[in-house]
Amino acid sequence: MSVAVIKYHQLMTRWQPDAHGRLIRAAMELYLERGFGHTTVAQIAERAGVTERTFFRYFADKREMLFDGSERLQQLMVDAVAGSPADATPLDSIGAALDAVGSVFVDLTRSRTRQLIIDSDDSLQERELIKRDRLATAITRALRDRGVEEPVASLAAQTGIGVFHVAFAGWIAPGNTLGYAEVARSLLAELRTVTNG
Amino acid sequence: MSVAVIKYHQLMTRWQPDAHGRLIRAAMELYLERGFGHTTVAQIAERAGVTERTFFRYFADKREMLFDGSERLQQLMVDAVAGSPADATPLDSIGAALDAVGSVFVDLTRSRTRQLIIDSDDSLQERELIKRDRLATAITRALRDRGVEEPVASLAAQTGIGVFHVAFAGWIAPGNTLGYAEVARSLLAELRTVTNG
DNA sequence: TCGAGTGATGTCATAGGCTGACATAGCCAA
DNA sequence: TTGGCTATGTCAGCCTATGACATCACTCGA
Repeated sequence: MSVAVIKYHQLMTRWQPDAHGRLIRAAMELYLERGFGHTTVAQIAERAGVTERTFFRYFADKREMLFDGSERLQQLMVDAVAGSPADATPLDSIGAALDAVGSVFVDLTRSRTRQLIIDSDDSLQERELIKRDRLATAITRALRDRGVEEPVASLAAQTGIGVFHVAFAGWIAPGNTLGYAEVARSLLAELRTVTNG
Repeated sequence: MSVAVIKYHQLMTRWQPDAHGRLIRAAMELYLERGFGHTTVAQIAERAGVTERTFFRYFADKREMLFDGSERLQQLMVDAVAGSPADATPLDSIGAALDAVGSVFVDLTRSRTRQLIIDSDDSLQERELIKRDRLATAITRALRDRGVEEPVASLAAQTGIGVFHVAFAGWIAPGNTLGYAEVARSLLAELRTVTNG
């Protein structure tokens, strides 16, 4: 697209708006078309209509763009723990956190597509895992702020993130018809059974 | 060191032996001297007396060399699960796996040093996490091979790895005087308390 | 209305991680 | 001796990532 056309559309605005969104869309398309590993940042930037340098102004690296909503997810869970009743047990608080993210996991197709990409590349899995770990750390802190002592706080948080993960996997699994919240709740109940065995 | 000297030491053998070991030692030294992020592969290779290309023949990437024993660890845990009594509960099998790695975690100073390096760099933490995740997957499979159904197998494995991690952290924590196995056992007991609360 | 900022982007240069293709030279077995 | 095998070297090159500096539409106060 020529500069003239861009200016026409944008009414003399210097750049097209929403470079961030264009980059994410371009990347998703390319990752699906040719795979994450065979997509270069240059290609993403070109399709989004910006330079490579601009890409790195929006995202710390090539992987990070697939984890755009992770701060929000973390905040939701931390707030849920912080806001759970004063007499809630650690595991009750975890349950509240699991419930809280129900609003994020709604678009099943989108979640499946995204996971398909992540599962196709080791370095993306690494990134996903560190996000999960940071989540666990944040929840640990939230529990401690409520007065839960170590090592119970860590143990509960780690366990909670484990359930979170298994629940997510169950939700996007082919054939599943339940909502995320239902899967999570049933797994939390299952956990109690397992550890009491 | 000149080619002549090398040949002298090696009695006309073309290369010095144990390039693998030399690379690991060189890397550890440099990581401690100037930090992981400020060490280049070229520097490691030079100190080990090989070329950069040779480095990448021994290690998939710059991070991987810090996780050299991970296959062995995984094998120990999988074997322990597989070898646990037929009537053991999933959590009993997990306990057996935790016990089994006691022999690996003996040199406290070495473990602390290594962890210091890993904790100093995000990309190393990512690598550590994916190792842990592969461990969880392997244990899940081992449990299923014993007839444990999903989602119990996944749940037990995830939980077990969570305990494994917290136990390791507790073991290397400053001031701790217990052995790894003791820490792990006490945490497993603690877990039962937490999830029964 | 003009001129000084401001902010998003571009341009350029470069370090460093990683890979493929091919060359080399001791070793060993036939 | 010969020929294959193996560990390593050499070289060329792509891609990710970052720093330094330039550009230009926009904004706001004098």
